[in-house]
Amino acid sequence: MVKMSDVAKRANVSTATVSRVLSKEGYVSEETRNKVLEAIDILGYTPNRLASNFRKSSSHTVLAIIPDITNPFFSEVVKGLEKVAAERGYHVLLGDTGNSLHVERDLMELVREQVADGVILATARVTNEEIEKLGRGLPIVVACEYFDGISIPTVSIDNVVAAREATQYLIDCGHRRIAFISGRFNIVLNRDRIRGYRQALEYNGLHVHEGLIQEGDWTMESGMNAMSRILAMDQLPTAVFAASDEMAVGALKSLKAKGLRVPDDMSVMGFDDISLSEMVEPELSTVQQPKRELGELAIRMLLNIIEGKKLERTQVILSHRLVIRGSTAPPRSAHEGGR
Amino acid sequence: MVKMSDVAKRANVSTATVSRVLSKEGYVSEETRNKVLEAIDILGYTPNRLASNFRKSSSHTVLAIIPDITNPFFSEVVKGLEKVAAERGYHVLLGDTGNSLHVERDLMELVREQVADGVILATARVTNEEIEKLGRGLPIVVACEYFDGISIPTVSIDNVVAAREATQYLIDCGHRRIAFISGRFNIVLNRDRIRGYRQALEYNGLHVHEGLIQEGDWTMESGMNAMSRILAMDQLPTAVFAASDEMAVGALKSLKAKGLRVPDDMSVMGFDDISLSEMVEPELSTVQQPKRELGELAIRMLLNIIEGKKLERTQVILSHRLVIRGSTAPPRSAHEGGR
DNA sequence: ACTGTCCCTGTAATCGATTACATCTACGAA
DNA sequence: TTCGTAGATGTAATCGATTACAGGGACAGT
Repeated sequence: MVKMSDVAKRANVSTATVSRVLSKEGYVSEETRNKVLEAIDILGYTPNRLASNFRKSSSHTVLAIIPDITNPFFSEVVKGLEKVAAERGYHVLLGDTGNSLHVERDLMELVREQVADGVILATARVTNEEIEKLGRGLPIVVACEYFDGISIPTVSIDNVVAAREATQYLIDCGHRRIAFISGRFNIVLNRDRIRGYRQALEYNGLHVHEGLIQEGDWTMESGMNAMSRILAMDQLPTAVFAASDEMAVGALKSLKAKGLRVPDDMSVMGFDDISLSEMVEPELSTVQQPKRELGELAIRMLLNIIEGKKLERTQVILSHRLVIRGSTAPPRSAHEGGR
Repeated sequence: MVKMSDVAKRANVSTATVSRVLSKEGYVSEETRNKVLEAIDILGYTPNRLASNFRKSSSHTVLAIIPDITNPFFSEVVKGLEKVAAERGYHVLLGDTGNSLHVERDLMELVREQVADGVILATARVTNEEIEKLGRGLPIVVACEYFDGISIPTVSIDNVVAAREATQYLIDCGHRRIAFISGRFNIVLNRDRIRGYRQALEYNGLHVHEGLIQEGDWTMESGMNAMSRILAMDQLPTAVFAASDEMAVGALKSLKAKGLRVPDDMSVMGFDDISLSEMVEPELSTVQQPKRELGELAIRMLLNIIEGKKLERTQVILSHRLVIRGSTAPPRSAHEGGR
């Protein structure tokens, strides 16, 4: 491999000068610069970034820790990360934890080992306190989730309010018995959505039936299964609210399989607004999250921290939006003149 | 930051010994080992991987160059990559080119700069020759695509045969006029699928109507638009074959919007067998690709190259499988007694 | 003529871990 | 007793780029 000293020799200058040419810092005469550039060209020199990173002790790499890259929501967030990272000359190291707390912890080590300059943590499994401990000194931004009163920067929507509004919308439609297809109970953002769901019911004086809250794992299949369990109950709800669009699509599938019509027999509400939600029949009513922006903002904040800039705000809440499409409607009883 | 020399001092040994303890190579007495481990523990030492990587001139990182991470097919492939990489102690640097040839070229530079030890190139935009030139000396594996007679290792299915079989299946159902919703024409794997489609038609003495081949860009929306263009034609086909499930789902959407029924009025065949294809109504007939395995095998080969092991085979073709579900059926004319 | 400042360039230390090589001990075989 | 070897540890060079520091020339201001 050609190294800087080879270039220096060929151009009859010192490595310091070559370095100055490459970094465009410090003074170099036009003539010398040309000599150096010519030598680089002739020798086909490429700087060894490993050496450079080591010396500058910065890898220009950030680590994205996500539970599952095949989840379209996270894909979009990662896309946002990647875009801004590339713009600012950083690379993204992908860490797919497969929802494992253990893997999540292991990955965090990489920052201490200087493999990455900072971390984007999407939906943490580690506890609040653990993040704070790890975050002391390490550049870290939590994306998609909000931790109350944490000192670590976060970027997310307000999942409690969003879920509350979605549930309220169903109630306003006339639904009284509303099921909830949840993601894993141990995920904060999911718990927030459950909380919003509960709040809306309670606010309207409706009883929260624990049996109507069924756990899934964000996949379509789990949504399908959760819906099947709900449909096996004695008293059916007239609406289901799923904590993700994928699970809502699974629910749709299960309903069709049982011969129930959406929204006539059952309203279905999703969450995230992934592109799929407009493709299913009927189109899915859902809560829109600004996925790319979530990723873009999270990494902007992270890079600012890494580069020592001050953050204006450390807890950013982006706005969500209820998107009403064809999968929700008043319950049939309402049509038929119910109460 | 605590460094190795601090540990060495504290344990009253040399850095060489500490290094030997950490790397588990060379001789170290039990007693010394314990002293060192204790010192590491007390000081909270974490090795600086940047320094280590530099010295060993290996980053233990591979670069995955993919056109679009939000495409569920690639997400699955990347998931496979990530899994095996993690198992073998490597990291995956994500390079989402957004389908840009320019970005693709830039990313390749990273290997020359030693940021990554090797590259997985999923659906290359750069030419055959360019890859071969880059590949000389650089560990590189092309995933998902087959290049005839190239010296670079590839892992893929046989897209020509797969598309031919899928088309043949539609012909066997009785379809005579079959449209094709294509991905971008400049993508090799897509061209292979078009070729298979053509071969099947020609083999059966059917005319290839160029107007029935419509270009999309793999997204559901583009599939929807392509289908709309096809539906605007004078003489409608009785079946459509889409080069990806996502585009097929878009086609489904467009057909429903126009009030056409699948498969009664139009059969729809997809490609990839992403999980979504079982969720839409009707379920999508498609060509199954072993997505995870594609990723897993590709990275295994790459890591073997990096670690200097010999490859048994350099051009691996994994098997595909036709999956027939509800979106394909004989054309109505056939039902009605047509020849 | 002297001083200060701006350009330009080079020398050499430095980042932290790895490793080739040297040294020393202990022990068994001859 | 001597020699060979395995075991244990240390010394110091090394990877390649960056950068603090020094030095020298040119030129303007006084």
